[in-house]
Amino acid sequence: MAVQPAPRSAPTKSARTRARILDAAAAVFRAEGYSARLSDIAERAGIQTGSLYYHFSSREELVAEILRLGIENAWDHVRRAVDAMPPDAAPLDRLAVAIRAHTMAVLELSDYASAQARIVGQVPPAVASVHHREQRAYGTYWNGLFEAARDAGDLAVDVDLFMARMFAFGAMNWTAEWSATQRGADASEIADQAVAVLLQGLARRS
Amino acid sequence: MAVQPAPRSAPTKSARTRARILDAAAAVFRAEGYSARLSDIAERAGIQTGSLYYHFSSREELVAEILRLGIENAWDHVRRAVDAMPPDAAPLDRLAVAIRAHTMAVLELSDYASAQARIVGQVPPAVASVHHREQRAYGTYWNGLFEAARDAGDLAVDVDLFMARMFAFGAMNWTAEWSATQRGADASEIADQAVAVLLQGLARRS
DNA sequence: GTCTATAGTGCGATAGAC
DNA sequence: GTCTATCGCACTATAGAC
Repeated sequence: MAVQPAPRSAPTKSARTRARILDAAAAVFRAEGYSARLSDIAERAGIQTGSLYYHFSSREELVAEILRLGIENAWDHVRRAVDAMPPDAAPLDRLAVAIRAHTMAVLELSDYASAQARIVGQVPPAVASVHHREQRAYGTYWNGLFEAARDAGDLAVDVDLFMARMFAFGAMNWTAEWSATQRGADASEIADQAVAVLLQGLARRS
Repeated sequence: MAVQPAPRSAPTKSARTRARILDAAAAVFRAEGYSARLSDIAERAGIQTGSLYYHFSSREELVAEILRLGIENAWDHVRRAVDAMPPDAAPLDRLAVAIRAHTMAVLELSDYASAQARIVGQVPPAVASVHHREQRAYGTYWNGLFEAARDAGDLAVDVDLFMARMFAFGAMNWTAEWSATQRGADASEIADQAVAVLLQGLARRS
């Protein structure tokens, strides 16, 4: 309790370099995928490759931290958006806002969320299994959104909530791969379409 | 012209080994992702690592062939399923069958389709750019299915067909990642849910 | 065609000066 | 804390025997 945040006015030099490395790693992993080289990350952070090891003991530790921050970052964006809704908002509307917020986070609000979405399927098993716990926490949060909508009678009755969540994450996270090459596709529009397709489906409502 | 297919009755030894290598590579890439080692592939194919180079000039060439066959394999499955429908089947039903078939291919009908879905986002740019052409052909086929459904008035009017296709591929291909760890999730059931979520959406129809 | 042996190389990681 | 220098390894790729 009453833990003080690190004083913003005087972050140590170490903390600042560490932050630069993480920012660089997020940007590079986002662009290059998991196979990105540490030398590229170091260069972008403005240090030598060997100096990374003062801050992280291994490549895997750096990757793990990026994954963790990616979830945290997306989660923050989503929670903030959902919490900003009026208390009496319909659960289905909350779900729509969450889908929109997560997609926006993946697309442009955060290199961390993008990098996480892009490399989460590529990391070695040891890193993945630790990361699964963090994912599960975020997944539980989403499950709450789904359950609330279902309990309000807003969801189709035959939908399996776990699978639905996985389809949603697949669709949302895959945008990190194709949106870059798709000229003229603006993030906000993509997010709106994600909401429409996932909630309303492709078929015309009669 | 008049090129003969290799006689099925007497495939050369070379052709048989090549096929074994490809089968092994598909299985290993599916399980390990792009970072799988050539030595693992060789071992599974029952040869020494160096012997791979009699059949493929580089790792990239092998990867490229797996990607190509992955598309071909999924496409075959999908086309076969769609073509088996009665000529007067509704375009929306064709789309449903295609979604089901592609998902089944990714999940269990083919290591090639699974491997393609898993590693396509991880390959080096040179391989990716060649592969994009093959993907585009398959994408064009899918676009035809979408357009037919739209022209029949079966799709929601505000749906962007390109984005819809990308969301669908994201949701379907991502099943390759999570279905393995999901005990009790049978492929057929997952495919059915994919159809339901993508076409009907999560929200209850009023 | 496949094997054994090895060359080549890129990169993660460590050591020690400053 | 960061740099320079370098080690060591793992893996791709090649050479030549069989």
